[in-house]
Amino acid sequence: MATEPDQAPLADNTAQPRKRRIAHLDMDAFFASVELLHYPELRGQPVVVGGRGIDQPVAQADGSRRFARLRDYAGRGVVTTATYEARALGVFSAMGLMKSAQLAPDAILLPANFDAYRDYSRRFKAAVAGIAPLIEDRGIDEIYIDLTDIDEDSLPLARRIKQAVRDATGLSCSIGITPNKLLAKICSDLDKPDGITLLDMADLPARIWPLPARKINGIGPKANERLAQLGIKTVGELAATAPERLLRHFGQSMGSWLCQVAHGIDDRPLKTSREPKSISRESTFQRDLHARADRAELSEIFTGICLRVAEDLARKGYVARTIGIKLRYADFASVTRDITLATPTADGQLIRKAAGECLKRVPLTQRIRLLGVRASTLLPFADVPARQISLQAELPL
DNA sequence: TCTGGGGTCCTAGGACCC
DNA sequence: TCTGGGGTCCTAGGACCC
Repeated sequence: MATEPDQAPLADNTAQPRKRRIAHLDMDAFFASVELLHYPELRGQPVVVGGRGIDQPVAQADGSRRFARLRDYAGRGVVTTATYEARALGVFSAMGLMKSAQLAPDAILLPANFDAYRDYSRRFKAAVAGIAPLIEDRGIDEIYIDLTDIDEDSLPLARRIKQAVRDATGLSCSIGITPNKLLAKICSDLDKPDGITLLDMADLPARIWPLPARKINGIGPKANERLAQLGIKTVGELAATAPERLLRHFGQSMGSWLCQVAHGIDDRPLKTSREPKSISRESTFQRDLHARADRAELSEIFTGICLRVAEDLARKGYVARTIGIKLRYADFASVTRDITLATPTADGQLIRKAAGECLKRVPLTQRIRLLGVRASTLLPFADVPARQISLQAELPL
């Protein structure tokens, strides 16, 4: 028999639900900052992390190190992170390295060192968890933290968390504390680097409405452009737009979401754990390859990617029922194909075979710049009876 | 001188079943 | 003979994020 709410003990009835207090913590220029810990002589200089096959800095006879410069780079790499000094020159994440070399030819170029970043990532998250354990992982350099049940004012609490992160890593971060994830995410960015921004609903018109609509997590380049065509540039202008107009232009789902976020409304809970949905590997070639002229090379790369996906699945303990491929052509257009198997697998040969079937369904006249393989519809290996997992022997295709 | 690699979520049409 | 919905799975593409 279900307990009626009005039969609950009196104390539960009178207890005020606590006001939600959500933090977003974002590490400052994370990858670049980790590099500066290792190469402190670069502090204060424009430094860019990115690219592939960049040489590690070389130690000189006099004990100093010799660093690669952005101007010496040739290839298809992009900027992963730039120091604030490099950003001041117009260099930003995801920009092509060749283009950024035009803007900052003398900037130092360092290869990415993901093992180190993952290590520092674990350290800062553990440090925060020591103070506030309700954490949503949002990738290598940012987290949401639910502070609702912690009895400490926001400002000292934010300072304490930042100090714990600094003690654990030597790195700075920026924190926003607000009633929800949407606003916390916006606020962690308002006082970067090394900032703290506290905000509640009453601050919305003064602090949030003047911002570009693009600052809202989920409004990307396309949505921003569509809004601009309606004459909507700021969050405030979005809030002032008649809901019917947004529904008309963006549909029920997106339209009502836009109305909500413009008014700072966001009830999403923190996701403190999650299962992966897909595991994939992809590779952009040094030069565009042709299916026939470069068949042998492509085939070797393709097999290598499939085997890496298989390794990843095995290491993480999953089998996959769906195997897919992604191609990007020389003109940057991309296509995907996938196939769902009768029984899940983590076997490299079978993944290669299934991916090969997908490849047959794709036009191969144009040159190709990228090839990728994805495993999805994942199941934990431990949940699947052995006889229901496909191994090398047979493949129902 | 074009634009990495790892993901998530959403939409939409068709198949298929009830 | 004609005309239904609803639900789920599969596939393809696209927007967006870090």
